[in-house]
Amino acid sequence: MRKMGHESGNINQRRHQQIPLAVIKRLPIYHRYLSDLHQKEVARISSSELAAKIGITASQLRQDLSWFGSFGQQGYGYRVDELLQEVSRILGLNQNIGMVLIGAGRLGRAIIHYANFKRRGFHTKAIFDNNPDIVGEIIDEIPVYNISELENYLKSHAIQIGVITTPASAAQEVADRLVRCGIKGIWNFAPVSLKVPDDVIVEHVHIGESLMVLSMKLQQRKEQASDD
Amino acid sequence: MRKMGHESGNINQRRHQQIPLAVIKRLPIYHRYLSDLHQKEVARISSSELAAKIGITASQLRQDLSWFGSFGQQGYGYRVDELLQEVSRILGLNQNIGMVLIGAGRLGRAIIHYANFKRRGFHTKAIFDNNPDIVGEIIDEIPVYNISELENYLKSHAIQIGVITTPASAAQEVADRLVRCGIKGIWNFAPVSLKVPDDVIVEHVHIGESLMVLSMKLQQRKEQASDD
DNA sequence: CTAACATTGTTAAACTTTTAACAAAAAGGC
DNA sequence: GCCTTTTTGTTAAAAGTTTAACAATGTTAG
Repeated sequence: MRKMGHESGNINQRRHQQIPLAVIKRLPIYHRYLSDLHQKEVARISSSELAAKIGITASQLRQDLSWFGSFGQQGYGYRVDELLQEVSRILGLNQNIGMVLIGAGRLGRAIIHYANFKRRGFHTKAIFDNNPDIVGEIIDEIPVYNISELENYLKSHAIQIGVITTPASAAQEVADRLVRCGIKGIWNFAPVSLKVPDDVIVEHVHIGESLMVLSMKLQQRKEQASDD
Repeated sequence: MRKMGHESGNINQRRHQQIPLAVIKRLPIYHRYLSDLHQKEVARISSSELAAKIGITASQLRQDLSWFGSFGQQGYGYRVDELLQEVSRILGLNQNIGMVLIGAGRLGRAIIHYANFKRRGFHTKAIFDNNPDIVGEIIDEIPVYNISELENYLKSHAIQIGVITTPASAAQEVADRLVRCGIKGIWNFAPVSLKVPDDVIVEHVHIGESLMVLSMKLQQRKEQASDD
């Protein structure tokens, strides 16, 4: 059933090259559309159909997937459930990843609720804050501890990701403390560029930046319109 | 004082070409660092110093700026206040842009507070929601109206940007209604790809996608580590 | 079972973005 | 004032990304 390459053993020949960042960023989008299709009980889809839905070229979709293997069948297309599973695996979903969140303000609370992290295997195990009024609270079944407990907590619990939703002024110090405790992944919502060692990965969610980009694009349109 | 090109009238020769998206996305970062420097009362900076702070090459910084004009001086560098002002202008900041926000849940409330939108000229004028319990509330001096009032409100107020912080299921309908009222800019936090006409600009803040990218990068590191 | 069709994975070309190199020119020291 | 140093804006080369083209191959209908 599975394809056998006519040249021997070329499955995943590119595995050891670095996957382009551009490709990585598209995978979550593929995941979203495949989840949708799966939920609608669509069994199969061709690269051109899926690409059209997403708004990219079929060529790009096939090229992207080819970085990870051969998941389709000539003359048939892709099985939605199979491809969804592969993409999930590539993304590292459903692996029970432990997270802690630092900064229980409005943004922190919103993030805890947002989307279906839990369903995808991301579990927030503890929240930390420096405001004594909210320490001791339980938010969505997750306890809020004093920030001074951070190091102690991380020593005794398996946590892979730290989420920073503090004000900008506190973010770097929190990042430093997370790094010192061995955390290798930081999901940062504070509007500062964190300095961390090379072996730590920071994903920065650019909220303010994004509004500025929108503002600039609007501005450009206005200028173009008045030029013609 | 200002540079005169030795070839006649080549100031902003590229003005009518499309600015690359990659360049646009870096401008808010330049803005942030320049604001920092300005606040610290640094008067001048060279492209290499600034680039080093940001973590890019000096070449890229100069190339990016050259899309918009010549703001530096050979042998001296850039005046921080001047460059900050230019970048702000390019980004369309400080122009008193009116926004409405739809969806007064936790995320919506967090966004209203986040960062210094107001200081940069972005003013949220009204909030809309379909939950009668919160209609009538005042959040941060901004009134919450029933979503049914949306069209009426937009008819009588100058609004440039609509912010969508509704659940995914409601986002497309809200977007359609905003578009029908003539809104040209949408800042979308719901995890759906909105379909809008070509003359409307959507900026999507990819919260969930970003966590998946982090997860995937961590996964990759793990695989690399176990390979060696 | 065969032939026409559909669709993949891949190779190559086109395009975009980043980095390097350098002439031109202003700054700063002597 | 002149010479050395600094640093820009720009041109050219390198690297990365997207799109197009197509041989290989499984699917489907008759």
